[in-house]
Amino acid sequence: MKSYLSKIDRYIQSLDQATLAVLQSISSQKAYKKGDLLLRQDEICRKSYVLISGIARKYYLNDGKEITTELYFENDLAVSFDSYILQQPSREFIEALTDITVSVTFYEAFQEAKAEYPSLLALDLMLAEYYGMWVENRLFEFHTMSASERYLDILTKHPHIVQTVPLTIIASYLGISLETLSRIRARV
Amino acid sequence: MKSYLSKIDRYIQSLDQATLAVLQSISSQKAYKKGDLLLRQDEICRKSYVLISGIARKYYLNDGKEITTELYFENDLAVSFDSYILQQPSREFIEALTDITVSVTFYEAFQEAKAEYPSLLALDLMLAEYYGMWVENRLFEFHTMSASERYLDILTKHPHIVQTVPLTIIASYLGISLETLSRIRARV
DNA sequence: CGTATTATTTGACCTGGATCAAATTTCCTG
DNA sequence: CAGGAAATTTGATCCAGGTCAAATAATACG
Repeated sequence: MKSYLSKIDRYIQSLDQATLAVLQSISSQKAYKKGDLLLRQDEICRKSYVLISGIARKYYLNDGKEITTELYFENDLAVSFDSYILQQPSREFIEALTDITVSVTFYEAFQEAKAEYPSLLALDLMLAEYYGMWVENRLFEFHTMSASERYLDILTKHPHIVQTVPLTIIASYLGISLETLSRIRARV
Repeated sequence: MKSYLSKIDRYIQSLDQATLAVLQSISSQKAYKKGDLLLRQDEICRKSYVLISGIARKYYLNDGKEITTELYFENDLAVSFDSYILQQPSREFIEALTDITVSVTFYEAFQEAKAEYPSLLALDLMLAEYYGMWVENRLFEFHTMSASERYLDILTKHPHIVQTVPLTIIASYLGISLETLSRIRARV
């Protein structure tokens, strides 16, 4: 599945100049400060963000508690999937966890570009497929791995995460309480 | 999200004759008996199935236990998502829970058709997006609803399910043990 | 620097759902 | 229709992880 990301990369590289130029023309760079919200609950997700630097997350509120659904690092694509696709209010927030810079692309502009360039349609398909596989895999991990296995797993994938992201957020991403995470860390 | 299914339907209706004819030409109808496997673990998912009648499911084995990941009813599209996309061995099985008839489309043929007809590429995108939203929502439900809430939810969506699908399978779909499901049913 | 605030750990206790085992009920199939 | 197999229920017990509360540790900032 990791391999699919490189396939997407290679595909982007292989696009002809005209298409790349269009992509360029509908994207712009922007900076956010730590704590800034790129998307709020109930807002419609009209933009997609590619992280150029820094860390961000997506989360929602479940009776007052924040549940982190995704962590974003360099090169990751950040959107509220269903809000973006259905262009309906989002249940999720997107928040900068550090100062970040992103490349922003408007939904409308990308829709128009896809209509004109089938190769961008194919790109969008790959991105949607990748996200689908990613979520499917996350669900799989919740069903087959214990809390501490999930913690160790994220540690191997992002060893630096513990230094940069508060444990509260990591715990909510792992689907466990802060206290349980703390005890897991004490054991390991 | 339900609305997206009708959008997909309408989109298919709106395709021109030539495109529909291509779709027709690469699909064929087939019947399976209750208990038949349409896809086995470790096989590559080279076909997609649309259920015309009957019920089917997708599941995987986790230390000997069957975990049902999806139930298919009329008009549902059945594939092992990652196996189909990456054309790599599947961790999931697809099984007919009753006698079924399906419309089968080969991966290769559909790939070729997409290359020729961008409108099919757009269709594939919608299907992938729908699946992504569906999985995302399933994950959301696991995080926010209790076992009995999930049971009541499936009852409202598929009231007939309890008569047709063994409780063992429903339990594994809900992510709980058969005994817990039985107790939930006793309470309600 | 010291102190206030926020993050993390530790302790005591609780609970939803799992597991193991046995009893019933339902459903085939000859 | 009987008898055995499969499905479902019921009972007893256990455990991962939650909750609530208090103690420490780490940071930030005047």
